Amino acid sequence: MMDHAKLAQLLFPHVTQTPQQLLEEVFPPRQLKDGALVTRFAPSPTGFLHIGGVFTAMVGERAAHTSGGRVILRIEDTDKKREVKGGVSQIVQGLTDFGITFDEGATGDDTEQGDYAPYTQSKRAQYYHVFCKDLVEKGLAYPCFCSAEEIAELRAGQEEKGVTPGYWGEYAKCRDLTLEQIEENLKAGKPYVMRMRSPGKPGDRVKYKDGIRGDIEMEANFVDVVLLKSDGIPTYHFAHIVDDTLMRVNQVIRADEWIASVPIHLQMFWLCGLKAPKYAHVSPIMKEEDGSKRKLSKRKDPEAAVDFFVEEGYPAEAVVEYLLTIANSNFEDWRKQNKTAHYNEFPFKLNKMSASGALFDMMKLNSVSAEVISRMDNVQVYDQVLAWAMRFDAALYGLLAAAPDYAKALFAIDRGGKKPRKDIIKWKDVAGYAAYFYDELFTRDEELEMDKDLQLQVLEAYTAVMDCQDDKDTWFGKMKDICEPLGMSPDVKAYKAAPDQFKGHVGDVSAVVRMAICGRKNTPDLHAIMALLGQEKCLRRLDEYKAILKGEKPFADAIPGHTGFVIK
RNA sequence: GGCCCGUUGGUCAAGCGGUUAAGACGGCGGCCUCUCACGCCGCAAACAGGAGUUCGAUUCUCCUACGGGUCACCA
Repeated sequence: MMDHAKLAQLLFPHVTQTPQQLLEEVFPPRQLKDGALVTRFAPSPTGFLHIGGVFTAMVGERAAHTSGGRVILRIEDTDKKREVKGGVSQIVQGLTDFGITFDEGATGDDTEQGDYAPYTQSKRAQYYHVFCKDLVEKGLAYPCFCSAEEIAELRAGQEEKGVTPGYWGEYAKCRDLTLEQIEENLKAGKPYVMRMRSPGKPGDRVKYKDGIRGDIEMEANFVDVVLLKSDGIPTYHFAHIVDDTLMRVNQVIRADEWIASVPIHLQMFWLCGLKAPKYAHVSPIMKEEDGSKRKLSKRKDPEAAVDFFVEEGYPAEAVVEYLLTIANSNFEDWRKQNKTAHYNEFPFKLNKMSASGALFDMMKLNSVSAEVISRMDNVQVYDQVLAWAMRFDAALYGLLAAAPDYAKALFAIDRGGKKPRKDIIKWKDVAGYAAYFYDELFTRDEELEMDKDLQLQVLEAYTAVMDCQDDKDTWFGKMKDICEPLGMSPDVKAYKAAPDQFKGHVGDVSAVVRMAICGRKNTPDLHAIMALLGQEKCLRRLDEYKAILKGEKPFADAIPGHTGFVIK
């Protein structure tokens, strides 16, 4: 008869605490109102933040905060092989960039906050050992001295016989080692892992209710799963049981790849005499390729990494709002009803999450982002573009920083009304959007279909009357006044009624002026643009364009640094 | 292969036994209009397949197909 207490003492002589002490004295229950969810996001410190991770983290954060609960950032660094230096701070920074903040947990590579610390698994070894020792005392865990080779042999044999592979039942060789055998192995210095003695057998069933998928029933666990690896560090499974119990997490939210492990977890909680938390498994974000769905891949898909969105200049709130539309599809309706509210006011519901994996839709993100940016005022746009440019576009940054008021004014054009423009979808677009406001960025790479002589006549006429101080009506009146002498119609409708009688209409006049001044066919309100640019600069561009039309100046030479493209 | 999950228009998705099967993005057409955008109006576009249960199935059950996940001293 095995003396479990003696074995426990032999294995864990350094452990003096009991689970009860930990639960009662060190990590007492939280004082929260009924229904408050305590959740956590628990990444490995690989330094790589996946958009799916942001999604899962956001769901956990929303679930906690909309219920009056707490959200924890816990670092799962039990696999030293995958660890990356600075990985924690990268993740914290990435999450912070997206406005996801935690009440407790890691705040940097070596810093944490909160009453249930430490929040880094490598610093919690003693607690795992307390629970493991307790299991040994109860005869529910034992040391296993099998080598990797032995395990491989075991598996090969099982596969040959067609039985479920794994360390279980009669195949669990070390299950019934005597105390003497164990002592001998220990004395010989043989490495060992701690395994759970599973009470299950093939065919047993377990049920649980998933917060997202509803009732799920599957085969119960019967494998003697590893609790502590040979280095004394727990496996994910055991760390999950101990940490979530001690941190008083009551709602586990994690990726759906963990569903298959739920039977193991439920059994571990049961063996430890602990109450299991509620589970909600989030579906992964997928990617469409060659007609089929697959998980967004870190290797193949640049948009899998959050850095992609940061570098492209998608506002963080745009990405979060897009993610929210995937999480709770009624978010869009809510947003329509609450145009100015912060997304944190949206009543997020865990059980409204879809059980199937959503395809990442860049078009939709763009739409959401354009919408988000259109709601910003010019100062917000300026501030955010400036911050983005500081990191990713030195030239743009220089221009914006040198003349803040000018930049703010250009962002104010066609912005702020009830129907703001939506042509900036990410900050990377700004350099192109604002190019004609800066000689340094200005290019001419479009041309009009219109007859060059007619264009010249328009420009000559317009140059004579142009005044950037004009109010909009006066400004447009001058455009109209040019029409008739040139055989054009000041009235578009009249022109359309009888196109043969005119050489064009007032729209064509403004098109020429727009092309001369902005170098492109389409722009926001031309009057506002000219007013901002000022008389001197407008005149210069008019003259320059006239020279180009006359062939006196090659297209390419018109712009410093501009190459190629010459008007025919 | 075993076990689990999923499958409504191109995409995200409402729906939870009886509906003309929402809405959003995208597409197309139109209106507005000095261009573009915005906005507005409209159009095309879906219940994976097959058996049941039922007076009646998108909705419930089973099977098939397809997709995904998982079967480690990785998380």
